Amino acid sequence: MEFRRTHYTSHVTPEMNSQTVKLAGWVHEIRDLGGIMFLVLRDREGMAQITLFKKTIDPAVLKTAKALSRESVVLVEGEVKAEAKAPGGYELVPIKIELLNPAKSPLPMDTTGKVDAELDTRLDNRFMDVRRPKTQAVFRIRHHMLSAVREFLEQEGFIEINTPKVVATATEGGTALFPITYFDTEAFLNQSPQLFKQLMMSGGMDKVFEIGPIFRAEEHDTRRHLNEATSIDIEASFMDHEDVMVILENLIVYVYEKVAERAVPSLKTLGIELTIPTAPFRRLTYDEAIEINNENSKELLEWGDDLGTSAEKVIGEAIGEHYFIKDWPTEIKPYYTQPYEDEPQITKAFDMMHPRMELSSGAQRVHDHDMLHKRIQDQGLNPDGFEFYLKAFRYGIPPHSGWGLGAERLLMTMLDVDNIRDVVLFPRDRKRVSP
RNA sequence: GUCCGGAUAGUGUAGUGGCCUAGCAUGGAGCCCUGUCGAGGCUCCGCCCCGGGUUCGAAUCCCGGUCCGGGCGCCA
Repeated sequence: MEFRRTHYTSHVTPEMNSQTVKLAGWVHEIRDLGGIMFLVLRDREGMAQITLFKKTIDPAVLKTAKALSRESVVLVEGEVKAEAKAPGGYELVPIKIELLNPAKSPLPMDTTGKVDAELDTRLDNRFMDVRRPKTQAVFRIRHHMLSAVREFLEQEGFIEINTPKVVATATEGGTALFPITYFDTEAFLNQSPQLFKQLMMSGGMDKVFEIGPIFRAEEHDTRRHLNEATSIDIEASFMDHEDVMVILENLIVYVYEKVAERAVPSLKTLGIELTIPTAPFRRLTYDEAIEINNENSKELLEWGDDLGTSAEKVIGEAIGEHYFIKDWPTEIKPYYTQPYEDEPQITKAFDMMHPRMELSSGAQRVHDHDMLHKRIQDQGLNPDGFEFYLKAFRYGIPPHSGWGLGAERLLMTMLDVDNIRDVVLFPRDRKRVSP
């Protein structure tokens, strides 16, 4: 069976008039008008019209065409005909239609955009949902986004690493972990590469990054949380929190620019015109953030409170663009964030926010072994479980800083998508582990 | 977890006690049509989440369950 195409639909042009090409893809639509029949063939790059003139066509080809069902996979060999009346300025007059694999009917959902499907239906049938140009556009943009992230970080001198997802202990207190059976001992799915990327600072790699999955067993059930998410993490030695904030904002701007430049057809499919943010982002201290909240909200906050969903919204509306919140109370940030030497009640930690939600958090890290040991204890954790980590701090680890950025949140805010599940192919949430 | 809302052909929806033999769109089968591009016209096909209850009568009201959506909580 022959199934190799010579061209994608978008690579055929009216100038190729009378040339023979082979297109392969899915039967997107069938319009049978009597004396003339149109098939719309869809491939990854677009669509092409196949036109059958019933009087002149080979009856065998017509017979195959008549028997096609929507979403069947076909290879069409035909002659390109420049035709102003056809979408794209050309159509294909088939010489041969090969049915490579028929699709059953009825389809689990519509791929043409005529009838909407609910997110739940789309996720249950993700393989078919991805055939919809709009869904495919989201994941092509996701590809461009991650590719730009890698490119930017590499230009900045970062080295890509991979750290284990199966671990023996929690990275930090607070978040729940998924326990797994690892031979005859208990292990967990990692919630963050935090500890491991810090170990690489002791390892002298200076600047590292990782793009990988993180797992959180929290029972959250919102439009912006996942139990398996993708984290973009960096860690850099001989840098403080301000230094890595600059890297972060420049990365965001770079990613927006490259997506706007490279994902033009996908953005068009989604009807999105990207507004590229400008750096530097505004820097709010935690104190200023509290003040803005208290001026604009009925839910008043006191110093030491964490910023909840409503505060995030209120402050986001007041600022209206990406911004940082820095200098957080030491107590509400993890043990590994470095307190200011002169004001130990606040820490060199920051969050980077989109008006809609938090995208990233980072900090300068504690590099002094004894301080780290004490802070682990103070947060009610057992230092024994952290020995593999603490050990690296006894043999020369430079001052260092880093952040973690939620890839899905970056994408959903960029594309103004309401539900985080829309930007993950196979989302894992409180209620979904399949497909 | 909690509060609110929802569940009707394959998909998306209308219907809030009898007018429902459940409407519409899309889809499928078939017929007509040589320029469709969300084609059009005609015929046919296919649906009330599960279990109990109220009532002469339940898709519709009540109770329980399951599943889904949204808010909040939880959350580097």
